[in-house]
Amino acid sequence: MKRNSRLSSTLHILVHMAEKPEHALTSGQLATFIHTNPVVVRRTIAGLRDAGIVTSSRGHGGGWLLGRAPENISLAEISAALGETLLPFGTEQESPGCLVEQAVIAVLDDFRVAAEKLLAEKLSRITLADLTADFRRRYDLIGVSSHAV
Amino acid sequence: MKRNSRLSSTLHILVHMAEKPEHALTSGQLATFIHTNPVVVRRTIAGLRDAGIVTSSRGHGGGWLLGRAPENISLAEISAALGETLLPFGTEQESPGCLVEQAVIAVLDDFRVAAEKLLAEKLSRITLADLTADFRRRYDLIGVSSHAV
DNA sequence: CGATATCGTAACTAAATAAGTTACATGAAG
DNA sequence: CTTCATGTAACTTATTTAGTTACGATATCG
Repeated sequence: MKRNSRLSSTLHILVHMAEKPEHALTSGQLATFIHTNPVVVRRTIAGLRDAGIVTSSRGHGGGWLLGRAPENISLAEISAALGETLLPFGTEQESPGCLVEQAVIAVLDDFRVAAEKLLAEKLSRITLADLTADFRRRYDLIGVSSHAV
Repeated sequence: MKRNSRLSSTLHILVHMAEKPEHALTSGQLATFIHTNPVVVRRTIAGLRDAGIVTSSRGHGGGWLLGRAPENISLAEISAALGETLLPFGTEQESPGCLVEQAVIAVLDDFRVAAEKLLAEKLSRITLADLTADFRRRYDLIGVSSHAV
């Protein structure tokens, strides 16, 4: 699992889970999907559990399940549950009292707030169901083409 | 200079430069504004020079000047010249051949491209002149209030 | 011309961050 | 009561970026 790919890795995991509803997947299984190890998976998606996006159960036969239907899980929620920041730049004060810095931060922060709202809106319109649909489209396409060949 | 504050630090520097047109500022002077050292400044704003946003000259009396009027320098250009990414998440393939991953990346990348375009448009409408205007407003306000007191 | 000031850049060091790993306690199922 | 899972803390490793040192190139001044 590369740096800065927590969102895509998590989505990868969630699509696999959506493809096997009712069938709990262990962190070990999830880990192999994204080429990492179980502890990293548990740590990464712990926030999703707190947000009700997934559930986990211990012991024999335990593992991870989606907490609700893929149609009701938006990328905005997932991103937020991961604790990801949509915008990468900081707007913290470093020279208290410098009016130039205050002006810079004020303008930049206005932009940041507006931009984050905008992005969150866009992301809230994409659901896990959209991802699984896209996957199925690709899957069917491969099926057809290999049949043709 | 903190991590992830390259954009705000650079804007800070540029506003100071805009306040002293015709008067070249050395990397040492710029460095004190953002509490770092001259080499970091030179390295950070090297891209701005390549983009024509600033000019530099060597030797006695040398230093840095704005390359054009603040009205014609947008935050979009500055951000791009710094090599900053507007969105922090990666969409690189890690498991070639995995259809789930391909679907995830396809959807995420569509979002990323659209979002980056949107943010770039927003940033292109904010110019360095807007920042200096905001600074002057704050400056005048302080002047008035200290006069009143 | 020589002294001084400044950028340009390479090479190294230090600090911060995030992933990967190990270890073990907790809890559930057979 | 053994086995299989998660939960989590603690540690190690890898990567990135800022900071630093050093020095060459260049421009100005006297």
